[in-house]
Amino acid sequence: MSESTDNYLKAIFSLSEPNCEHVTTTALAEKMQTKASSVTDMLKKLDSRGYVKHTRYYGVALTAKGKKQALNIVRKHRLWELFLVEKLGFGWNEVHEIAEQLEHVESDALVKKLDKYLGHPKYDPHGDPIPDASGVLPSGRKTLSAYAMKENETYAIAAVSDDSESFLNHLKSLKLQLGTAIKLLERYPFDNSMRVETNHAVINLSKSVADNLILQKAKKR
Amino acid sequence: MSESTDNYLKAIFSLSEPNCEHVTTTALAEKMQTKASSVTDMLKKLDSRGYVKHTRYYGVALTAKGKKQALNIVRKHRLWELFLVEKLGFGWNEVHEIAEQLEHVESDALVKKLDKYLGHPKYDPHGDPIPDASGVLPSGRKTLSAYAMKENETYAIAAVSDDSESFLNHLKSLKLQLGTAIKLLERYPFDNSMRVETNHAVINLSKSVADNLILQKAKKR
DNA sequence: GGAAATTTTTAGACAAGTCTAAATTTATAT
DNA sequence: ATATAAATTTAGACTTGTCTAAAAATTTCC
Repeated sequence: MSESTDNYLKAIFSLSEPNCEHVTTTALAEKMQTKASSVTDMLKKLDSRGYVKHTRYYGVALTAKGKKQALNIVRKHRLWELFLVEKLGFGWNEVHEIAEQLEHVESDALVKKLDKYLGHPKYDPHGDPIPDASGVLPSGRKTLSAYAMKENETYAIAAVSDDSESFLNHLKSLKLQLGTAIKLLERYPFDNSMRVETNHAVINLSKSVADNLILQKAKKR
Repeated sequence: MSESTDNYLKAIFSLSEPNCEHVTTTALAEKMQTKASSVTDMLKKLDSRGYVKHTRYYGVALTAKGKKQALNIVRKHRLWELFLVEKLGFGWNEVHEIAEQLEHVESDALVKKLDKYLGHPKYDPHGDPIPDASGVLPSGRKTLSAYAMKENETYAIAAVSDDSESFLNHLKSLKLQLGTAIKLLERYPFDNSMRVETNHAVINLSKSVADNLILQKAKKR
């Protein structure tokens, strides 16, 4: 497997989440920043090697073998992201591009030691679950979009559903990060924005921000 | 710069050490595990890009630009090796291959943070010096081959001049590692072997082992 | 100094991954 | 239902890095 084929598998995986739907050529081309014709070429190759099932003019889906491979890359990506944030002190919005390179380093021993070094973590800095060595995702946390918060409940930011550079930077400027406590104060029906209280301040969240913030109920203590 | 071009620069650098001599096509082909014709092709490319000066039928030498690039890769390689040994707990004989991959990750920010995380180290786990961010090697330590040890002096292992898998494994089985204290007890002129005392035992060193062990005088305390 | 051996370079080919442009299939709209 | 639009695939080409086989330059050895 080359870096390129791995990247295709990862892209197919993320586009077919969560229900393993089939993925269209155009969607993949968009995701991979390449041309549809290049995607077709690659899908033929991946199909011939048994990583995907490609049906002409219809789309593509991962085989069990392809899914396993994709999960392994996701695992490495998320472990490296956590390493970069926890150990090297990067901001969670700076690590994606670097992890994109580190994930292609091939050494099972390395992944194993890295996982141990990080304390066998279950979630990466974006709150996304880290598959274990056999590709199993940690059992689900009960999460909800910030837009669905109830009043008089305290939540913690558990993940984001948009990990674009611009969104993550916006969160940074709002001083919101993984784990930040958050509490609903008031809703404004006019534009569906909301006023919330965080660890350090009272701020306003637009609906589009709230939609992409994933929370979990704070543990009582 | 691609991974391949970087590997050529690194190979030219290591073969032209320490005096920047010119390197022959065959020597490079040997080092790179490839054919002389492939080397010629690559040298033409590197020359046209200003990284080396290639003289037909004579050999190749790095330009200032090429040397800077080579030193940067060496820096990354040695920082990663140290990380793998110090932080992840690998043996010093296991890390070369992995560092060979990690060194190609492109991110100046990453190297900077890694260097800081490791405490701005000057030597890697094999005792080799780590160039700083501008390519400068740490000022030399006074070292000598173990074969040149004097009696009644204590030394510490500072480096190895052969970092082949087999030699490193041999050292491991002798329980010799970087920093191990060592003291000459007796020489055997017959085969030029020597009896030495280490931290934990008295062992025999053949001439070929002693030649490849680099020591420095132990600090008095 | 000149024939033979060695080293190095050239010429032509191949695999991986990508591209453009053209052809084909599927979807949409009256 | 059929014409048009959109998505997808094919065909042919290009780049990078590699290879083999043959040609050219250099070194070696009487």
